[in-house]
Amino acid sequence: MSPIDLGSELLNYIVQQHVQPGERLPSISELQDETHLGISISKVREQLEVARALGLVEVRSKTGTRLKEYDFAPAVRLSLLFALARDLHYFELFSQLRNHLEVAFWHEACALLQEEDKAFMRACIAAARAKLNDRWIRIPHQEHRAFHLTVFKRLDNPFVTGLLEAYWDAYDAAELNQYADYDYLQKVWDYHERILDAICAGDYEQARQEFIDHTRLLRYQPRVQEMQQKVVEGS
Amino acid sequence: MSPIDLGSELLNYIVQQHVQPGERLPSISELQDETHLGISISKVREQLEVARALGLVEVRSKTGTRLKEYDFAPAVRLSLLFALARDLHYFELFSQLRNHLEVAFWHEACALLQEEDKAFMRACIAAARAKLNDRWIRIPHQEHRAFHLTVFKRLDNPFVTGLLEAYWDAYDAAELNQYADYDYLQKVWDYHERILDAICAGDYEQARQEFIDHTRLLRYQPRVQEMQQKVVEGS
DNA sequence: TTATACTATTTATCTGATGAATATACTTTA
DNA sequence: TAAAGTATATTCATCAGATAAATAGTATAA
Repeated sequence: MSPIDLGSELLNYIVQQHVQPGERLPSISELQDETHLGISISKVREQLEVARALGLVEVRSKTGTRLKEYDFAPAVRLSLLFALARDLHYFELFSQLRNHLEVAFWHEACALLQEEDKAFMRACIAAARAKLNDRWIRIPHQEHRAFHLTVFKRLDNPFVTGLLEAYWDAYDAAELNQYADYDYLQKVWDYHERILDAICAGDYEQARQEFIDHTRLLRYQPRVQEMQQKVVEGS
Repeated sequence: MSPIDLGSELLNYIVQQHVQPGERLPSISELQDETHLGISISKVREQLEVARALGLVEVRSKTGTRLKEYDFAPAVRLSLLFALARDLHYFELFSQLRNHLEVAFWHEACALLQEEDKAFMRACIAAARAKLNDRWIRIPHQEHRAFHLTVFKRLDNPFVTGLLEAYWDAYDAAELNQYADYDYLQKVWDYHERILDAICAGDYEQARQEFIDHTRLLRYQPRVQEMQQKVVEGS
């Protein structure tokens, strides 16, 4: 018996039965049964929907429900996106969290980086510059996201990773990148090149300083206000 | 029209209708109606359950559903508790996040503290010491939680606060405090006294160092292993 | 005025039915 | 024989309706 009550028959069942990631849960009609959860189908579906929204399980027709590998990001993303959808000013607050988080874990994360990671980050920069010089291709958002997430990948900490992933998802969903212009993006990727160079030289503190300077480039406030304007006009 | 799709008719409705915290949502049967969500009662209830699990709404008989003030903690807590219920080693990882987070925001947070906050923290220490000297009263967990949360209260950042609150909730739910002994707790509160003294003296860096030292006191690993033992034996 | 009982509204839970998706087994065909 | 298409049974997806439980507000009585 687990000492932690999750307030959900389904989640408690998963824990107590030691269901492993990838494993299949009983079908809904089986779960409903007295021998499993002992609650109605409606209740099972409500709890399944919560588990699905939190990214804990994947539910598909025929195959049934499968327990996923633990991921912190979906829960963060959903709560954060709701906040952002109601008021974009929350992005500024989450950005502060993100910036402080990256700065705090910086040295630890850099020390764990492998050669292949650095090569990948170098490739991100190259791909981003290529996109920048082709005016028909959209902003190199994926490269930006991949570059930063790679820095902290080796920490192997799902909570850190989850928060950072949710940040980029939110950045994407709120379409905050559509305001970036060419000059701004050029500066951004100059910074990234200096960050990576410093990391490769083993000067993590220099890299961190470049990162801090680079975050100062981001000026969400005017964009947020502009976005709010658009929302008001559109409704 | 909000540019952010939350993948839920209910959540999108709340955003688009600009429902304010404290306001009441239509009853379930009304929401079901074509003029509102246009989905069945079961579907409405599934989405309500998700919103409730995330702490976004409060749903009660007769009163109906009320939108709550935004709170990041419930989403974090639920995901974290599920992880912990399955494997206590996740606590160590979340602890790292918490420690780095507090260190990163330390100066900023301390600079915002008011006199009443410091007085409250002083009272926490006194209350904790009183409990420590009365062997019949349980471990001063509430005081410990209140002390740390107060430091970051004035940041007024729901994401920072939410993560820290979830940390303490998880600490509580996993009953990790039951392993603390008298000597350990004495040392802990000596640290807290030095932290507060340094803050009051305006030496935030000294306070931060005391905090960092104080986190080194915590040794979850043996307790976590012991806890896992108990779980295995109990099942 | 205050305490109690009643009533209407709303959520809570369950049951059953139908439609949609899909993995598996089977059949057909080159 | 092997590949492609088909059939079917299982499972999820969604809906509708019924009954029970909770409760805010109203009416009633001491």
